[in-house]
This record gives sequence, structure tokens and C-alpha cells, in this order.
Amino acid sequence: MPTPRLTIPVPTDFLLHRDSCSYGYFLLAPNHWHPGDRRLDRALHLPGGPALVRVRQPGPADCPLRPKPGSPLDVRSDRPLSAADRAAAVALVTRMLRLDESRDSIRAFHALDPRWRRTGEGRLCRSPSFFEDVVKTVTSCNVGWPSTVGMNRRLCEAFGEKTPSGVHTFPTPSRLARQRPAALRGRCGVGYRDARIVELAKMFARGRLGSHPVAWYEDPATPDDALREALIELPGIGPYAAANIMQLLGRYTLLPLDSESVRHGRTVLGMTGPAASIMKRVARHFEPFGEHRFRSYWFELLGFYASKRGKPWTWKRDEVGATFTAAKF
DNA sequence: GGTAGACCTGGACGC
DNA sequence: GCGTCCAGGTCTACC
Repeated sequence: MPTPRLTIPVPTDFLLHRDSCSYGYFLLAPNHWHPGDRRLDRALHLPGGPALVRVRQPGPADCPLRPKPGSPLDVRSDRPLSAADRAAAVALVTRMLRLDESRDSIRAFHALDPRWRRTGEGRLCRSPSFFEDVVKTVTSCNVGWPSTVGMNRRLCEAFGEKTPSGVHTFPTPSRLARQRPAALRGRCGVGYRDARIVELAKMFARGRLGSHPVAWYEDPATPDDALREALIELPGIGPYAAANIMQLLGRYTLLPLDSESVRHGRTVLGMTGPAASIMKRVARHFEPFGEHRFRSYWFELLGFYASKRGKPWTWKRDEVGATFTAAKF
């Protein structure tokens, strides 16, 4: 029987507000975090058509905004969901919130870097699809954060599908693959990234990225070195983007070094000198964290942002989106 | 292999 | 309100 409601079990350490607001993508359309009632809204492509899901993790009756870790997610949709819709929604939310990342993986990270054991931080949110993660990464290159926010919002508005409540999904590869680059540039303000995004969309729509099937990139058995090499061959993907995509694929060995890494080296780690030298020293600084070094690096950055603006789950998307840039710290 | 400059947008700044 | 400058990662041409 179609119903607009479902429950999703989570790992015993999972906290929605902490773990869904753990990476900047939670601020990018079509994601919408509501700090007031600690709810994540997200428009999804489901077998029966687009639907908006509202994800909450209810706490006890006397304290509904303070769930116990591991409490199941309460998901409500803006339309009834068939069995196929429900199965797809569970799979997409699972990828987004990394519900399939084991507690052992989080424990291994905390064993190497105990600074995050008390808070329990370790999961990094991502997109419901590999394609969206790649496009979001491309839109984050060579621009400040407000531009990334704008590009993703306009991509959804121009080429996403509307759910019954009027929220747009993220565009599918096949939809973007059919566009002329000039349409993306004109309607979404993606600038010179236009042809690169369309080319990536065509590759995803065909099921092959460069010389490998899409599944090869998501396969945990694919060696890190081969994966990085293949990613860098893709249009719009350089060393920074490849390292970022790798962490989104659950490989935390590389650091996506950028201007923000230099800012962190200077203001938090007390490094001085030219940017290129600081980047190398930041990379060396995190080497002791081995295969979890990105998580150590990122949660250090996130802690710095939190010291300036409060915990991420208190950030309002539209306010933070307009003003949040590393250069301001 | 390393480096310089173009790419495009939006924010900051000066007037 | 307008014009100019600048930041940001990738790509290409060139040495």
C-alpha cells in the first residue's frame, strides 16, 4: 500500500544533525537543512517520479530534538511512495548519509586520531549519486563558496524535475547530456565549466567514464592510485577535484589541497611562507593519520568554522550560503 | 617536468 | 549605482 512515510534504521552511533551537517554539500541545493527542527529536506529521483523527502531523527517525547545515537530516521515524502520508491529512497538516503559505513571504520579513524572520539564525528555526508558528487566538485573549483551555492541552485532550477511540493531535484546525467554548453552557461552561470559538465554528463549517461565503467570508480576493490589517475583524466578534474571525489567515494588517504588548506596552515597551524610551501607542509602535517588523513584534516577545518560560526547544524543555508568564504576568516 | 596565462563569476572596493 | 580588481582550480601552450 503506497504511503508517504517510512522508517530507516541507522548505525548505533549515528546522529542525524551531526552526521548530515558534516560536509559543505549539505548547504548545496537540492539539500536543505532546517536548523530549527533539525530536519534534512531532499528532492530525490524515485522510480515513480520525483519526490521530496523530509528526514528527521526524533528524540524522546520530552526532548524531541535530542535523539539518542542510533535512533531510526523518520522519513516523510510529499507523495505516497510505492514499494519500489521506498526501496530507492532508502538506498539514496543510505548513500547520502553513509549509513553503510561500518562502526569499525569510524573506530579505526578514532583510534588513529582520538580528538574526535568524544564528539563521535567521523561520517562525512555526500550526495545520493556519484554523478552529483562529481558535478558539485566541479562547481566548487576556481570559485568562492557563494558561486558554488548559486551554480547548484540554478542547475536544479533550470534542469531538475519538480516534486509535488515544487522543489527541484538535482538534474540527471541524461538531462544535462542533452543540453548545449551555452545553455548551462546562460541559465546556470557555470562559466567555462559548461562544456566540461556536459561532457561528464554524457559519460555518466553512457555508463562509462573515460576507459572504465562508472561502477569501476565506485568499486572498493579499485586501487587508489589507479582511481586517482583515471579521475584526473576526466574533464574539469585536476589534483584537487580528484582528491575530493576520492574522499566522497570513501577513500581518505589524499588531501584536496587548495587555498583553504593554505589558510588553515597559516591561521591554525601557525605556518608561514609562500602558499606552495605551506601546501606541502600541510600535506606532511597530516601524514601520521595515514588512511584517515582527510578526515583528520576536514574535522580540524570544520572545528575551526564551528569556533567562528557555531556548530554546523545551527547554520542557516541561505545565510551561510551567501557569506561563507574561507577568505573571511 | 615546470611555469605562465587564460578561463568566468561574484564579491569587495573605490568613486 | 557603476566600474575595476581580485580570488579560485584546471587546462593548454610554451620553455
